[in-house]
Amino acid sequence: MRKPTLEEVATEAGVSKMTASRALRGAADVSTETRDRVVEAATRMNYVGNRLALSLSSRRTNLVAVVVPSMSNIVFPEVLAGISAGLDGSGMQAVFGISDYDMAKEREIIRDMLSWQPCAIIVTGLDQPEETVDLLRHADIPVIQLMDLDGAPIDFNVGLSHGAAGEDMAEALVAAGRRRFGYVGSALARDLRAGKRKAGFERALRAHGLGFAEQRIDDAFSSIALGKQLTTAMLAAVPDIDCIYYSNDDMASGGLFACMELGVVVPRQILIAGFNGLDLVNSLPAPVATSRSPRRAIGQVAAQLVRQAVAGGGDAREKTIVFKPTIIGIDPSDTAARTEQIQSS
Amino acid sequence: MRKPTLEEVATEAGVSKMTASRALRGAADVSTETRDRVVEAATRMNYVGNRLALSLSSRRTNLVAVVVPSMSNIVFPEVLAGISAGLDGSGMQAVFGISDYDMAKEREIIRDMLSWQPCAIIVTGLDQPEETVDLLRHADIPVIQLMDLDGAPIDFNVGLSHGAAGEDMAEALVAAGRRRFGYVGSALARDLRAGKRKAGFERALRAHGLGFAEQRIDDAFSSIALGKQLTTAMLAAVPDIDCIYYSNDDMASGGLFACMELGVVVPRQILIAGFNGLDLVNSLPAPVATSRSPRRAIGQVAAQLVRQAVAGGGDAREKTIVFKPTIIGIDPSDTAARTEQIQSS
DNA sequence: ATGAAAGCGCTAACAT
DNA sequence: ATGTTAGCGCTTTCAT
Repeated sequence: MRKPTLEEVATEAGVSKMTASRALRGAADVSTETRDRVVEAATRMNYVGNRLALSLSSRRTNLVAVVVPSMSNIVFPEVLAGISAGLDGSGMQAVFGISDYDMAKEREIIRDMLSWQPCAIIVTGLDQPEETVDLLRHADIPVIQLMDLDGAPIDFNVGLSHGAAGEDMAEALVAAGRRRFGYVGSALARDLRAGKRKAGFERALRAHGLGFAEQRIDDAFSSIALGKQLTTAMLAAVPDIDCIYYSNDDMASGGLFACMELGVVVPRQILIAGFNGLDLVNSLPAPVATSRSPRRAIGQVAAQLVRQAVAGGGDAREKTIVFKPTIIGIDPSDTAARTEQIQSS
Repeated sequence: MRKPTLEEVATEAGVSKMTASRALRGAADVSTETRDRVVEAATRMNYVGNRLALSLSSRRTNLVAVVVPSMSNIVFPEVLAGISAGLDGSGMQAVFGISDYDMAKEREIIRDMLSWQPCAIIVTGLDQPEETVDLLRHADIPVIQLMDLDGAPIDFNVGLSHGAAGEDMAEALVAAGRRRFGYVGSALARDLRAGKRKAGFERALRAHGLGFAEQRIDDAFSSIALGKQLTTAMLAAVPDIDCIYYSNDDMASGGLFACMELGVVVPRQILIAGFNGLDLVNSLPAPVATSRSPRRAIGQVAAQLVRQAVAGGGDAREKTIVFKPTIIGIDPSDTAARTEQIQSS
């Protein structure tokens, strides 16, 4: 005696399948008495509707496919939480896939998810290979590309310019008096947005006649431990730099911990700059510069776009939502203090 | 011209629906020539199969429902990553829901997910209310409860005893010479596993004739910032404690940062103990004690159980998989150094 | 090796 | 307010 169908519930309540369907969906034109009888039967029989049949029949699904590259730092989980919260109450359900920053895997995940006939799909970044773009285009549903704005979107686009974020950070650091820069990063071949930030940062440095005095880039994925390790190595090789730009806040936090162990004073001797604006950075025992990216908000806005698009709100709305990260954690007077000290010594 | 169906692909290839179906699934008894023709047509038409129809017809789904309480620290994302990795290559697809530590919301999410007829469901914890347990029981699919072992499982159970984890940590800290304990935690009413750790810790302390000299518990969810704030307040009120147990590593890390700002030497003056064994803790500029919980492994083992259960591997296998966290970051000599210093002062 | 018929559990559209 | 018919797109089963 398992998995009662709508028909069985209907029979139990002494009505037709159709009436039972209406009653359970709370349709208007069902007598209160009938509805009560159906609902009672359904409850008693532990009836759970079958969405496969529902969606196949009605040609509507409440599934929103979401593909993110990673779950190994807090960034994408926060985006997912934003999406999930933004979808709350809409009756829609997010389905998540993790691509591990692998374009081929991403394509397979997308193909797989599309077979569930989602009503919208949310993917990370703008740099999918042509084949994947084809897949998305032919799906004939709203496509939302998250996080990045530097490229040509397929449909909707919510995020920020990582190139500009890199430039802005470089400008702010130069304005704060820093001149000898190092770069510590990882997995740039896969994390394209980190690469765009670095490129933007270098562009801005060049405009000031500057550049990276030293770089340490590893193939492994970013982590606090890796940031610490690479920073320790860099400081041994080039002790006279006054600022290090990191691929993200995890790496930067590791960098701070390396400095603390080596007795390097942050930010007086070396200013540490990351990207993301993690909770962690705000509590660190020394100021670390970072660009606050509104990860949760990006997810929520994406969910909002999905809701509007699915509700058929026409094409009048904005296709691209631009967020601009704010830079925090830079105090020019730290550099001033440093300069004075050097001059007096 | 959108969304071609199998029938259209078949017509295009000049065969019947059924042959096309077989060809695309790579069935044995289709001539190579026919298969090639069908596959070519499908590719050209951008055919994507409809899993709703497939699953409805075959009465099999590849969906695994997963409900976690939170995405606001790295713990559950790592579990999800483990599940996702463990499912890789099985053809199964995880569907995630976030309950925000809200039992009523969890029940609604589960109900919703069950309507997709998943082939298994993975939930967090053992303390679901009876109504939710009913729902899960009647779903007639493997139910896997994660993370916690302290309670009565519905079916499969993968995790660790949080009560024992708390006890073990207390024993280790007492053995290391600590005597005046503080507790800093948050959201204990919702995060039941943190509550179980605290209860276990207190049990062990009592067995030694000890207890918490001071507690700071907030309703907000755990974060580094909150750990820092509560610790600062606690140290102002009770400067003479020698150890603080935290609800988790995020809180503990914040506690360390508070100590560093106040000039309290960790672990000589105060030993800080958390729970989880986050990457963060291993890189911190001072030793922090913690219990390493194998989050990713728990997810992977859960996925493994799902695969076995769905493959119908009989009932011979283990229903409960026990993990035992290992404690790291405690060095008794730190306490010895501290004691000497106090005696000599 | 291929095809035809039946049906998965539900809803849309049209009765009554 | 309720029932009837048809069909969503696929697989299963049984023919051939």
